[in-house]
Amino acid sequence: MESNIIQFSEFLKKRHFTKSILLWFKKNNRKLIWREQRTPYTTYISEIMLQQTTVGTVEKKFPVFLKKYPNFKSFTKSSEKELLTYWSGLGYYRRARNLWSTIKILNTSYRSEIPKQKKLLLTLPGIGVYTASAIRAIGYNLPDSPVDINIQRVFSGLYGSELSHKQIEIILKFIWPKNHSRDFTEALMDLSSAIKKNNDLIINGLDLKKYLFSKNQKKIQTIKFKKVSNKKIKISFFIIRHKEQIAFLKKPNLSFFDGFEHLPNSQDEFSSELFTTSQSKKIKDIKYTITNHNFQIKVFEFFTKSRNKKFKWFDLKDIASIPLPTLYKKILVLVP
DNA sequence: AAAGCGGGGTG
DNA sequence: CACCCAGCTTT
Repeated sequence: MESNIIQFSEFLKKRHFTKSILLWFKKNNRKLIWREQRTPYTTYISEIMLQQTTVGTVEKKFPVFLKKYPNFKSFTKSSEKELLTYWSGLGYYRRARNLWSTIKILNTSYRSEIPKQKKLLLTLPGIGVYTASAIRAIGYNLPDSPVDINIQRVFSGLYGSELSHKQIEIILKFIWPKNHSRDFTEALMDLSSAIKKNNDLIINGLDLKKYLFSKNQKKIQTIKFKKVSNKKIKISFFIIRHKEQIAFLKKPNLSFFDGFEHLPNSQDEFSSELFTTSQSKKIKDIKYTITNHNFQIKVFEFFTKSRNKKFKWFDLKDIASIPLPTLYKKILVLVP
């Protein structure tokens, strides 16, 4: 089995795969905003944002984020809550909370720098095998070879059937340009992106499309395809208004959107009490899906005469500056 | 409705 | 290895 992998690696070497891809990359690299000022810091931020998140989404959020947080030290003037307002819309909010923890560690114990050593990187919250390698290869241009789903697809395609993470590491060790880790990593990412877009892609006589789609096409395209049934959750959210203020929960009861302010909802004790003591009207039904969960949501609006102290009250005009996930923003848009 | 996105963490 | 975690955009 592994002898095939060695043979394949030698084939790539004979075809000058590495050099060809680097040359192709020089002309065809994507002009991505986080590549403009490549530092270990910008690499770290962009790699965390790009975890399970599309390039297009990150392109919108990254510049605003970097203006607010231009370096590790800039976080000392901020708070986890404020960080979440800048992360809002990116999803997987655990990443933001891990980022806060990690940067706190870096500012107190690492002189506001991110370490180069893989062992140290792996101790930091939110940094796993891929991100640690990416920070080393892209941020520091050190000889390391991150393997993400794109790189896995490129080499599985070239090989003709799905390769394991370990097998790809063997291949990469064979062909890796030790002094050009940053370029080569980015080149492989861009290659994957180009393969999806272009009808033909011939690099130094190597017809990548032909290799990628001639054999076992279906198998390669379904790498990492997981079927998981969605859980249905019925829930109501309450917009409770008093004059120009809106009620939020003091103690969140939802396991989602950790760290954000939460709208009162039907999973709370007070729910039935609310309906008997106040006038309400249903203003909308919303279907909302996140990974493995389907929410069937009813939104109710209440106007109360008193400001119940069970809640935290925010002025309507301040809504934009408090940390809210996209769902709550969608709900609050309904407030005139 | 479903797919897909430059994974992390735990055992 | 397997399994769980848990947002948004685009198709």
